Amino acid sequence: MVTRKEVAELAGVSEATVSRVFNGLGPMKPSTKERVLEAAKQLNYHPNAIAQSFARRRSGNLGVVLPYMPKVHLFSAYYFSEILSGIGEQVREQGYDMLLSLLKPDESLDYSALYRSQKVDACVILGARDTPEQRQSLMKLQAEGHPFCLVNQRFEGLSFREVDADHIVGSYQAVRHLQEEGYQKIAFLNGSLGYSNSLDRLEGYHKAMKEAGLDVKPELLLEGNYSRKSGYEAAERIWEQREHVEAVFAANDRMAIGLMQGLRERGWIAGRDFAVIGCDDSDAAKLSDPPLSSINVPFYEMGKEAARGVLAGVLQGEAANHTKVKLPTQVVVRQSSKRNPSK
Amino acid sequence: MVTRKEVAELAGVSEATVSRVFNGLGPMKPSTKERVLEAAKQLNYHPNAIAQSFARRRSGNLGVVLPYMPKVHLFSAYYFSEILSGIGEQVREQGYDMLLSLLKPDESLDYSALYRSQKVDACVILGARDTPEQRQSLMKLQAEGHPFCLVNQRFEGLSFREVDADHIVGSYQAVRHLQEEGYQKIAFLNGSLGYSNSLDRLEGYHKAMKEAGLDVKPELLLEGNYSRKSGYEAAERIWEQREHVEAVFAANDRMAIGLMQGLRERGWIAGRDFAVIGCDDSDAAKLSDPPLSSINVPFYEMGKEAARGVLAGVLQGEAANHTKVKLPTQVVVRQSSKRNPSK
DNA sequence: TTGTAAGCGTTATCAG
DNA sequence: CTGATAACGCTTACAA
Repeated sequence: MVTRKEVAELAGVSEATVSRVFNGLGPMKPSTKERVLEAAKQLNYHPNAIAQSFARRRSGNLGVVLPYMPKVHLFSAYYFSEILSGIGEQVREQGYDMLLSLLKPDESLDYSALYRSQKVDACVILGARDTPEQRQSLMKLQAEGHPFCLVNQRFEGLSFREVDADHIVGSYQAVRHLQEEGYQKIAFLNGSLGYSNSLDRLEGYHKAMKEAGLDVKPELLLEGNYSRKSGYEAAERIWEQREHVEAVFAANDRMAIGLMQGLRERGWIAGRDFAVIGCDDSDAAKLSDPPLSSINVPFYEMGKEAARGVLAGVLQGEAANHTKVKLPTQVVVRQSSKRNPSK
Repeated sequence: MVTRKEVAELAGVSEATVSRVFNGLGPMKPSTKERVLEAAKQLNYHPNAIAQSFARRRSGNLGVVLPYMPKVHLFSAYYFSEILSGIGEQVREQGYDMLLSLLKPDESLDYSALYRSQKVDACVILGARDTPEQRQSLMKLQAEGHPFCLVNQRFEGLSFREVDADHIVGSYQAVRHLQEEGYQKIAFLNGSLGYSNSLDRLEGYHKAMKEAGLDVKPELLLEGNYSRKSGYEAAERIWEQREHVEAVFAANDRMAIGLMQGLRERGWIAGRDFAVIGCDDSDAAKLSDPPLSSINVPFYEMGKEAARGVLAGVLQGEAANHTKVKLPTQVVVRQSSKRNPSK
């Protein structure tokens, strides 16, 4: 590998000058600069990133933390690829790289370990959940002064840097949409309350129902675990009280689709016999039959914003910053939530 | 940050000894080792990975290259997450990290750039396509002696390290399955021939048809681009010659699902009026209606094997290695390919 | 079995 | 504007 030294020799300058040229530092004679650049080109010199990291005492890496859950697929892979793309785009703009870290499920969740070896300067944490363990881990991170940004998860009572979609408004929109289509008996199939999203969605649901002067009967509140299967199983419970349900808002698309499948087996077709709207606007929403109405969540932008914020923090050497960003959602209407024909 | 020096002082040994302890090198008195470990623990010392990389002249990073195609979703996100998980598992075992690199579509595809800064020791390249540009780029990589492994893509006439699924056998199995279910008029909806997979699948299709003594009429060969939309559009062409088609093998699940949607609009239901089998056994196959039969491709294992092989190469400092690995596929039967009732 | 010391390729500070 | 030079934290001969 060709080093700075060789470039300096060829250009007839000191090594320091070569560095200055490559880092755009200090005033310098254009002719010198040119000579250096010329020599570098001729030798095909490229600075060694590892040596730079070493000298700068910054890795130039943004850690991206994903809970690794084989087969469980908490994320629609849609989420996954959009958010990574967003982070990737931003990181590139800032001259950083992404170091992917897949957490093993059994692993005692010690986020600090990621920073210990100093291979990342900051992290974006995806798919966190509100458990005592994780709270502890995150508080430790913060106490140690390690910059990080949570995506899609708040921790009630704790304040971290975070980027989220506005799930309260999103749910509100979803339920309003169903109401506007003429439905009143609206059930809510939520996901685990370990995710702050779920709480937010519940709040949005309540708000919309209340504003419309509609009762929220406890029987209308179901809980799944964000899997298709749990949606499928919820179909049975919905079916039992079919007199009292005209429409369902599901907290993600996978459950919505499972629900449609379950009800279809009983002869109820979404968009004909009842309405469904999901959440995430994932690929599957377009693939399902009938196509699923959903709440679009700007995952790409969320990833990008998370990376932008936390890297800006690093580069400014800020002590601690608890910036919170909430991005807007949008209703996407497809066939599954068509107007109630009986109204 | 606490450094080796401090540990050495506290333990009353030289810095070299501390390194030896942490690298498990050379014979050493157990008592010394213990003292060092004790000191390290007390100070909460952890070796600085960047400094290690610097001194070892190895980054400890495996680059993972993904063509970034917003919205196009070449990959089922299923593919994406499985394969990354496989790579992730393997790098962890070898003490490596994954550096994710999302290639922009417009970007002149220069793989060498990834190695130039020496931030990766090797790469796993996903989603490559057979274009003159990419051929050139890969040949350059090889000429420069940079280790890499292609996943899911061969280049006819060129020999690289590669891991693939056995798509020839996979397709053969798919078509055989349809035949065993009693179908004879079997169309093939392939993807772009820029992917070697597509060629392989075509070969498997031909083989199965030929062995069964069935003609392959050109009209039975359709080409999409692996998107749901292209499957949907293919439905029209299938419909036009519905007299001559009883079953369809689609080169991925997305197209298969699009096809089912398109034909459903014309009153043809998969698993009743015709049969479909897809390929990938992605999430969507389970979510579709009816559930889609498919060819399971061991993405996780492919990722793992690719990482294993290429890292083994790096660690042994091998000059060049063109190992080829082919992993087996499996038919997964669901409703969409049910037996032809008229037989 | 352990210590000494020469790198590794930069950045960054301080003179000049 | 440019050149010396001291870090940076570790690995790895080589010596003892």
